Amino acid sequence: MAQGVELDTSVGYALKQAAAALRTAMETALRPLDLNVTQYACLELLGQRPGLSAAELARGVFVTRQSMQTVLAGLADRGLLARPTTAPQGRALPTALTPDGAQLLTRASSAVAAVEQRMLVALPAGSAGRLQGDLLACTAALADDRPS
Amino acid sequence: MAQGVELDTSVGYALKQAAAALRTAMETALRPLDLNVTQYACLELLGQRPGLSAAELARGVFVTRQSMQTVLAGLADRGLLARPTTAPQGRALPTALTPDGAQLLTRASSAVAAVEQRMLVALPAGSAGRLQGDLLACTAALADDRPS
DNA sequence: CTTATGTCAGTGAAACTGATATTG
DNA sequence: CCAATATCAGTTACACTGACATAA
Repeated sequence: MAQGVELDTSVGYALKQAAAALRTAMETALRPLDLNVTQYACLELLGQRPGLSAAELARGVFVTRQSMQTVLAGLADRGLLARPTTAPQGRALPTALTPDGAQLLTRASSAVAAVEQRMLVALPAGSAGRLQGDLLACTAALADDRPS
Repeated sequence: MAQGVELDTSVGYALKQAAAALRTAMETALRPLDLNVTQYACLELLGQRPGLSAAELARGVFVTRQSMQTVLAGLADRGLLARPTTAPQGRALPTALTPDGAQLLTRASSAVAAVEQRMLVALPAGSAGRLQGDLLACTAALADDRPS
């Protein structure tokens, strides 16, 4: 058992395909707003949880904090978010959206929601929630016994 | 409607997370064999469909044929696959695994299958097939009306 | 003439690792 | 001293676009 991988029946292959298709669709939807997926994820996270530090954002978007620095610098240069120049405590700089950033996020979020809708209409009614649950279970299972 | 994206209930976000976790797990599993995911996908495809040309492989793995050239050159340098120097017909060079390549593929395929197993045990019995079907439906829905 | 393929070359985006300073 | 953060700097993995030759 656990012999080989049959492409036609592999859940992993289907998952990779779906994620690639979603990413492509999101990139297409976000390009007019001059945002890539990571930048959007960053804005979305900040919109829902204002005041996150760069390190916390990095963990939420699954990149290193060094990479997040670059992302944040780019967004800040465009006036989409603001960070204090001095840390209120420790070294963490709480980041928040500017009005411009919040407005762009609204548009981006709409565009992404439309993509997600397009993806979900293909499913039988009521499947979306179960699909999400299954995906989260898969994520947890893969993350769990990583070290062993 | 299609208002915003709620991270906690977003299928897209869950999909991205699962795909990222899968990719990381696969990279970890394949690293001891000195293979990345694209290289593995290439070997797997060749194992199941020997004689594919570089352009056909590229389409199967979703990269450009130029990128595939680089991948194939690397694998050929390691003696994992062989290509004729002259085309039997047209310009296409049918590629096939060497014995070494076939042996490495066996090990890689096992490692990847184990990752997939680890991912799937988290699901209720019988869910895997439905999950795969849902994912393929999502892929199709996203790919369909891209151009319009 | 058109299409598909292989191939050479340059480019680019996006992440990474390493090292250092600062703060609690 | 230690842990977490920010940040500067260099690097690397990887796939991309462009251009051209060749074969059916």
